[in-house]
Amino acid sequence: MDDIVRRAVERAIGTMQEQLGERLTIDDLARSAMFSKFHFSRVFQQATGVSPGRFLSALRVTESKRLLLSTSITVADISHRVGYNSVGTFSTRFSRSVGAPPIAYRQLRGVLPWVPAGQAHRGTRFGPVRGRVRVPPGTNPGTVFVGLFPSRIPEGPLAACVILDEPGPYLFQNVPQGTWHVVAQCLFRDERNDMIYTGHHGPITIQSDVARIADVQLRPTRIFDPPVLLALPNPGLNPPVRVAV
DNA sequence: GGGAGTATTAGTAGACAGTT
DNA sequence: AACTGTCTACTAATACTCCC
Repeated sequence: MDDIVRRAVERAIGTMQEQLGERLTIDDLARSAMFSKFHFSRVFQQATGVSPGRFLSALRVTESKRLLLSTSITVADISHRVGYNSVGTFSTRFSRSVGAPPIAYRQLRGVLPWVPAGQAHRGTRFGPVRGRVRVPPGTNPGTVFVGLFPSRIPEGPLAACVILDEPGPYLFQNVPQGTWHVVAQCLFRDERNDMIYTGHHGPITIQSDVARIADVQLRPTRIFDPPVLLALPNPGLNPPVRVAV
């Protein structure tokens, strides 16, 4: 990715973050990046792995999660603040992405006692996915969440997940046939502040019971990383290892 | 009963992907 | 860049549950 494209995408994401509550269109974002909308959509997808519309929607859900946990504002007000005109649309979109309705998410303080899973399909073939979560030398993060998602955006329902006590090897048995993204995330504390570390591997395609290797390198979360929308499951659920799909 | 929130559905706009 | 078909996400309406 060249520097001009990187700066243009950064500018567009900045515009999204500043104007979450506005009716932003791809045209507006393309203008802020100083590209045609056709070229903009293409480079944005290359930089982030998702379309501009999906990225904007993910930022809206992320902001609503923050407001639900840090304020007592009603769900209706939050839906308007983050740019939805319909509470129904907001509630549906939130539930699908996060794995719980807004009120439940607030009551559970953002930690789910269950893992959102997809529907089983008859006749699906399965295969294992294994790999190792690595961190930069000199860092020592704690608990690591590793999930297997159908798209680049970590939102529910997911195919499988595991919570590791520390970075290291992981294994998903019986991953359904299809294309998946491995996303890992952990919180890293140093003397001064907390940092979210993120890693991604994919897409990987599961076609049979041949094992797929998907190592994940954790690094400080960048502005280009789509936010994690799924509410992380309670670490006490460990080891869930695989969710019924 | 009334307010708040959730779930569902039909119709629609526009974003996206593919092609030329 | 323009065109086209498909698909996704949206709105709006409605019905429902829950709780005070």
